Amino acid sequence: MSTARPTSPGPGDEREMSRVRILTAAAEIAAEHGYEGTTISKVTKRSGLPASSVYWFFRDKDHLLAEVVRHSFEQWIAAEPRWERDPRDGRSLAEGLRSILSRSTRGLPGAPDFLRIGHMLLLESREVEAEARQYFLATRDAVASSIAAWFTSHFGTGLRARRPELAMDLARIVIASTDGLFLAHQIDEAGDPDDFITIIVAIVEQAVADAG
Amino acid sequence: MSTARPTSPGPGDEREMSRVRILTAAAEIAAEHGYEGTTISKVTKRSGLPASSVYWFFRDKDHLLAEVVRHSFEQWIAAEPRWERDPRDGRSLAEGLRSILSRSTRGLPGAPDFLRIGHMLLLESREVEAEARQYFLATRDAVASSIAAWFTSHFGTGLRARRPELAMDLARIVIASTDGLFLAHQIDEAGDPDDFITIIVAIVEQAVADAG
DNA sequence: CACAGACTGGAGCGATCACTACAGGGACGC
DNA sequence: GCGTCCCTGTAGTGATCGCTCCAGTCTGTG
Repeated sequence: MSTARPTSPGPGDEREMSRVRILTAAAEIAAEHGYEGTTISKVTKRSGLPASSVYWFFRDKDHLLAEVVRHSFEQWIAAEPRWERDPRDGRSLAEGLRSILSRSTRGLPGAPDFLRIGHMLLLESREVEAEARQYFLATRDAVASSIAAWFTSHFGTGLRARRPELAMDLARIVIASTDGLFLAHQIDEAGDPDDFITIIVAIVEQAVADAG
Repeated sequence: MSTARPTSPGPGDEREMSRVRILTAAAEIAAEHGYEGTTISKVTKRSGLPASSVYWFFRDKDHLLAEVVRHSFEQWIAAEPRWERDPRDGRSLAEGLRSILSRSTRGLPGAPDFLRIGHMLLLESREVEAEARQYFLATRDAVASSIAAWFTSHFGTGLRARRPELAMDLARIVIASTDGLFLAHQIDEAGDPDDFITIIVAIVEQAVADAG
């Protein structure tokens, strides 16, 4: 709220600051009240900027919400661990998976509103917001692909040839499990993420063992 | 729930018919547009009844939405399989679990809007709708308890004494997995539920084996 | 100091919001 | 027939919705 008086005029990024203030305010409101519950009036009150400024940066409410999804995702991937092979991640697939999931779930509570907004867009089935929803789905697919690639890189050539779809199946399981964990987290702060990691690792080991 | 039902079959049914028409229309709209996206105007258009009728049966929008949750849940449990020991469910825990989950996931696509609305209420964190949200959480707890009881009834006395919290942990896993599966189902009709069942059964077997 | 472009402030547009007042109308008991 | 009760239909309340218009105030450039 009480940030950045115009008394210290920075470079030309004053423009970007207002834009971001509107985007973050809209993201918080969208995460709390859903798509239709996000009103321009609420955005102006939380951001401290008038409606004319909102419409200066964004052509309409739909476009604003689409940019909110894009912006909150950019913040999310900045904190989210890469699904890439990391020397620190241990030697075996299970150790690596545990390491990467541990970093992932740790960031879940403090995560920005990306997942909340995304899940709402999935649940709310409207056609108008096609842009924001489409963008979230595309992002989701990209994450699934990188997780699948991570799995593939841990498979032997034999398994890779025998079960080419296994990596993507496992990726979908990881995502669905994360969704369930995230939703449970919306209810109470309890629920040990480590238990969930143990479970996911067990699933993957089981699946790979069955396939191998 | 409230007024004494007229025992005569005629007009009493018509009264209830109007009430149900409003409730089902509101449930569909809430499942599509979320809590704040559900407007009285939309309800009147879809139900074919005027706003005065809506306010004749429900004191305000909040109360209508709370009744929508209650009503959609009653329809849901009518179709949902009981988490009770059933002779048809096979002999082992794994077989019984597979049987009951199979019936459960089969009803998922055609399920009423109970889960959609409930998930939205979990994501939309407002205080106004406390009544509807509270009711969904209570229902969720009740389901978790009955699933946990089902698990306990399949445990030996030794395991029951050694890991008293195991049943509830497994119940939470089943619910979270179902949530993830449900959300994935909102994206595309694809995704084989049988694969998910296999996974959940594997988790449970693994957890029980570890504990036993 | 003048000028232009980039924002802000505020008033206000028509439409829709949740909600209400009230005059009926159809089914009943008498 | 008459009155009662339950529900519907119509019209309208003030508030808020998404959005626009435009004058005013900044900023950087010459």
